[in-house]
Amino acid sequence: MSRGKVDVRTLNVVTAEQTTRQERKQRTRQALVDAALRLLTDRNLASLSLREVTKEAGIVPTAFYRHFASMDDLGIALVDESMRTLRRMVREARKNRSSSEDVIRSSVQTLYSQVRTNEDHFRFLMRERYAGTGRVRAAIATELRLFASELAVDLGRFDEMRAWSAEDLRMMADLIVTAMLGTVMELVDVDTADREADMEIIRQARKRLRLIVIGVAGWRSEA
Amino acid sequence: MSRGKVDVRTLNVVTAEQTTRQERKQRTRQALVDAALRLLTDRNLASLSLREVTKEAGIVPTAFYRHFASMDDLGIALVDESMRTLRRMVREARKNRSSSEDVIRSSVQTLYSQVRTNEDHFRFLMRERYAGTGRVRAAIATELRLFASELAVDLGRFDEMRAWSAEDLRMMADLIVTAMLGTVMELVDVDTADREADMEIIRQARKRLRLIVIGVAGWRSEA
DNA sequence: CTTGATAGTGAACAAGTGTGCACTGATGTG
DNA sequence: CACATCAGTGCACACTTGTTCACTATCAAG
Repeated sequence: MSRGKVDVRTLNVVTAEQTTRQERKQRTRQALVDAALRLLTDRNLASLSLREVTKEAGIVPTAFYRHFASMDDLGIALVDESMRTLRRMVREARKNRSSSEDVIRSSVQTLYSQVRTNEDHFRFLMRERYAGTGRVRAAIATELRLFASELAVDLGRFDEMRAWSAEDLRMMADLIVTAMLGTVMELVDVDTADREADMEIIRQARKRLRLIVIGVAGWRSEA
Repeated sequence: MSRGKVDVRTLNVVTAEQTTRQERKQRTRQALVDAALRLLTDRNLASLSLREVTKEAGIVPTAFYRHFASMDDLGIALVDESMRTLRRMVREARKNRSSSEDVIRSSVQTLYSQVRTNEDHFRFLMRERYAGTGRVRAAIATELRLFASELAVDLGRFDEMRAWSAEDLRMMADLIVTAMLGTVMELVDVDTADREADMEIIRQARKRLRLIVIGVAGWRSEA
C-alpha cells in the first residue's frame, strides 16, 4: 500500500543500474509528493514545512528547489495527482456500472473501494478544498467544477434524462458531487478498521443518492 | 462591523473607570478571540501562531496563557462563539418563518443576512470542520451533529411531517444542514461586493432545498 | 491602610523555519 | 576521452516560534 518512509537516496543507489537521469529526478520528485501525502494524514498543508517534507523524503532541504519553486507548487502537484485518482475512480465506476443494473449501488461500491485504497488523495482534496490557501484552493475548486461538468454530460446519456436542460443536468451533477464528497469525508474520518461503521455510511450514501434522483425527477415534473 | 485592530491596552486604559477586574480580563480575552478571527480570514488555525494573535490583540505573547492554556483552547473558544451565532441564526429564522408562509424563501433569506453579518464565524466553522486538528475538529463535528438533531425536532413540528419516523426526520435534517453549509461556503468564498453572484447563490440554495423536500416526500411515499 | 492576588511585561532560551551560496560527483554529450 | 550539466550536499544566515522566569503595577479584600 506504499505506506512507510523510504529514503530515496538508498532507493536510487540500489536501483541505480540502467536508470536515466530524468527517471531518477522523477523518482525523487515522486518521493517528495509521497512524503507530503504521508505527513498530511492528520495535518494541514499550511502547517507542513518544507524541511519536514525533505526530511521524510530523505533528501536535504535545499534540494527541494530542484523540483518545486515553493510549497505552494508542491500543493498544486498534490492536487494534480489526487484529481487523477478521482478521475480513475469515475472510469472504474463507468466500467462496473455496465455490468450491473443498479447504477447507484455499483457506483457507491466503487466509490467505497477507491476511497479505501487511496485514502491519502481523497483526504487531501477534502481538507484543502476549504482550508487551502490561494492557488491550491483555487485549483481544487476549478477541478471539481470541471469534474461536475463531466458528470453532467455523463448523466445526459441516460435514457431517462436525454431531454433534460443543461442547467438541470448541472444541478443534479452538483448535488451528486456534493453528496459524494460528503460521503468521502465521512469515510476518511472514520477508523479504517471499523467495517460496521463503513457499511452504515455506505447505506446512507445510497439513500442520499436515491433521494436526489427522486427529488430531481419530481422537481422537473412539477415545473 | 467590529473590523479593524483595536489595541486592548489603550482600550482598557481609556475605559478604565468603573470596570471590575473580571470585566477587563473578559475584555482582553475577547480581544484575543476577535484578533484570531480577524487573522483567520484567509488562513488556517494550524498556521496561526500564538505570537501573531497576541500581537494583533495588542498584548505581550506570554499574557496569552492567562486566558488560554494553548492555541487549541483558543480554537475551542472560537468554536463556541461561532456556534452561538449559528444558533442565533436559527432562532432568527424561526421568528421570520412565522411571519411568512414560504418557509424556504424566508429561511434562505435569514441565512444570507446572518452569514453576511458574521462572515468570520461561518468561515471559521467551514474551514476547520475538515481542516481542523484533533479537538477543534471533534468539537465542530459534535456541535453540528447536535445542531442537526435540533433541526430534526423542528421539522417534526410541521404538520406534513408529524407522522415521520425519527430516522427519516434525521436524514432530512442532515441533508438540509449539508446543503446549507455548502451554500455558506459559497457565500463566504465569493467577493462580498458582488451582489449579482450572491443572488445566484441564493437562487441555487432555494432550488436545492425544494429539491430535498420533494425528494424526501417522494422517498417516503415510495417506501 | 495594608496586603495578597493576579493581568500584563520584557528579557531570554533552544528549536525550527525558508533560502542563499559554493560545492561535488555522477551522468549525458560533443 | 574531455567537458558541461545538474541533482543533491552542507554550511550559513537572519527570523520566527512556544515557553520559562522574575518582575511590576493595579485591583479587591482584610
